Amino acid sequence: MQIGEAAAATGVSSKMIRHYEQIGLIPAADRRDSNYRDYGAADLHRLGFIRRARDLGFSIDEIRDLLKLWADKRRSSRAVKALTLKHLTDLDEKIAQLAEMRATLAHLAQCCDGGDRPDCPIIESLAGTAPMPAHHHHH
Amino acid sequence: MQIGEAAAATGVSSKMIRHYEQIGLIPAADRRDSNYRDYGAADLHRLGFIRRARDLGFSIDEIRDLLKLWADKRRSSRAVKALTLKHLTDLDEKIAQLAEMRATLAHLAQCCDGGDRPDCPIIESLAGTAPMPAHHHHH
DNA sequence: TCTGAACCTTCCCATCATGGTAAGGTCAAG
DNA sequence: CTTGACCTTACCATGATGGGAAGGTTCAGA
Repeated sequence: MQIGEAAAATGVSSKMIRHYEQIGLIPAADRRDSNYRDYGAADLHRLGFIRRARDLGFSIDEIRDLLKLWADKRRSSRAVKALTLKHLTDLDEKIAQLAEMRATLAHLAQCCDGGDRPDCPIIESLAGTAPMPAHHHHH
Repeated sequence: MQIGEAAAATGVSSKMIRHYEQIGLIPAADRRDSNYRDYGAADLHRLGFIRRARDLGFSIDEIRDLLKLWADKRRSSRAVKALTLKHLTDLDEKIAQLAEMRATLAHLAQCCDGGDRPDCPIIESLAGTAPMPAHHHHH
């Protein structure tokens, strides 16, 4: 199966499949006489794994670890869970940051009448001429 | 005031101040005889504006627009509010995506006993040998 | 006056995951 | 034998930020 088919079958673009090979996330694919890459069932399985992990927001490095664990039949589920929980807290941090921005913005937008005149608490807040709603020092 | 002081005063790094100048977000700074950049009160004010906008997650292009609106005394608060509400919906989308990942991961982690044995619903789910919790096609 | 530290300058490179494009090789159908 | 759809490598771009090199400036202390 050539790369385009593998891409269509797994939802990982040809570009990214080549990239993953180049950074060593997946082994170098077999080649045909034409020099075209050739993919089999095991390759598709691995690419599907990677796509699902990406969909859950795991980084390439985390996926590298997950692939090792997947291949290791003597792994402990503890190790997998630890990696997952770490990622979970990363997600929670990001969500909290975004939620804080969102809350501040929503408050400012609510205080802005949105009419023709220039007076605008949003601009004033950015300009520092009005106090910003408290933001608890994130990061 | 030279660039390091301006950086310390506004919370925008020297690196970023030069970068903002290079991409035209701020006008080219005055130079002293030494060729060092020289910043005044108006520059600090603008940099503070930019930093606060970045803290709220606005992109450089959005900040470009916000700076134009800030400078325009004939602006309508409607325009500012529209830009803000657009950014707000962007934030909501990102938050929803992350929250969905988070929910899926939390569910998987909860189903994983985290013991010594290799059986792990997280790995199985990534491998596609167990069904993934439904994910409503985002993006 | 010399020297060293602490600034500043420009220029290039790296991140992270992904996409675009260009120049050229391969293959199957018409 | 041409056409079009695929493949190959190689390079460049994103967005916001930082790191570092190589060299100029300024100021304080010996």
